[in-house]
Amino acid sequence: MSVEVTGDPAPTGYERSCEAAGDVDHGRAIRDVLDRVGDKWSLLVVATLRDERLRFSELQRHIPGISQRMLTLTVRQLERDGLITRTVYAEVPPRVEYELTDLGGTLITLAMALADWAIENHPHIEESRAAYDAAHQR
Amino acid sequence: MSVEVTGDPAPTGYERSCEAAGDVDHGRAIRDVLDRVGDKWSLLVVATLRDERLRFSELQRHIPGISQRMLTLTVRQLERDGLITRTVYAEVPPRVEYELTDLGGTLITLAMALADWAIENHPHIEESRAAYDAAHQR
DNA sequence: CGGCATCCGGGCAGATACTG
DNA sequence: CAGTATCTGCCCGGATGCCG
Repeated sequence: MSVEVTGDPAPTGYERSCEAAGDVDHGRAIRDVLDRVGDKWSLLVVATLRDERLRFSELQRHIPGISQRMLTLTVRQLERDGLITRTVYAEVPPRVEYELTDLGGTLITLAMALADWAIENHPHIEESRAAYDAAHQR
Repeated sequence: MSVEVTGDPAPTGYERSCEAAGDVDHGRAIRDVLDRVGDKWSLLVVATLRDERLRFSELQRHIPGISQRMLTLTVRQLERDGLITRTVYAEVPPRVEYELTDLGGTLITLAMALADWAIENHPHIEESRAAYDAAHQR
């Protein structure tokens, strides 16, 4: 039952690594989602849209550090993945609003769990880092 | 109550964005954890160490796509964060074993929840992507 | 065996300028 | 207002070679 290397473009073996991570062949799903979740801005955008639909500029104002380009790319990705919807109003000046889909809503739960873990364990991590740095500094 | 920009190296505003994401000032914690979780290999290494302690080469064999360099950097990070332990045995040839800490164990739960979400919703995402691509192709 | 140092190539992300 | 286009710099990550 050796792992067959298919003719995929440029796997770098990462997909196969996901599969070997413990579960079955859901590696691609995990990798896909991880790539999105791991994205610097995606979760932030989703979180920002949690309880209000916002237009582009509002979104950008709610997420101080993001550039216009990155916001554009991020919302495109999220829209493509069905996590948010993009609604264009034929007005002048043009208005575009973004809203979380149901699927995006379910992701919030995960994000919150992650955030909770982060908040709860961050002191521990910081402490560990300090200890490590103290031990390894020269 | 303007946000104080401390003398940090290169914030790029990302930290402040996390803070604005909805919660309080736990932004740094969330960002830290997100950076680690979003890391391509970290979760994979943690998952691989879930129920067995492994030495370096074993770890590398369990994660096909990872390079020696990346594995080294990843385990260093994880060790620094207190998620895994690194034990060196003074033998010839040298032996180094990595094991999950309790903190790392709690992260597994999160990772599994994330994996479950990924597996459950991936078809939906793929479907959405296909529809999006079909609608936007030229 | 388990690293670390070095080099280097590709892709990501910021800044800027232009458009519907 | 809400993008797109282009250019550029920089960091990530692979490959290689050497050490304890």
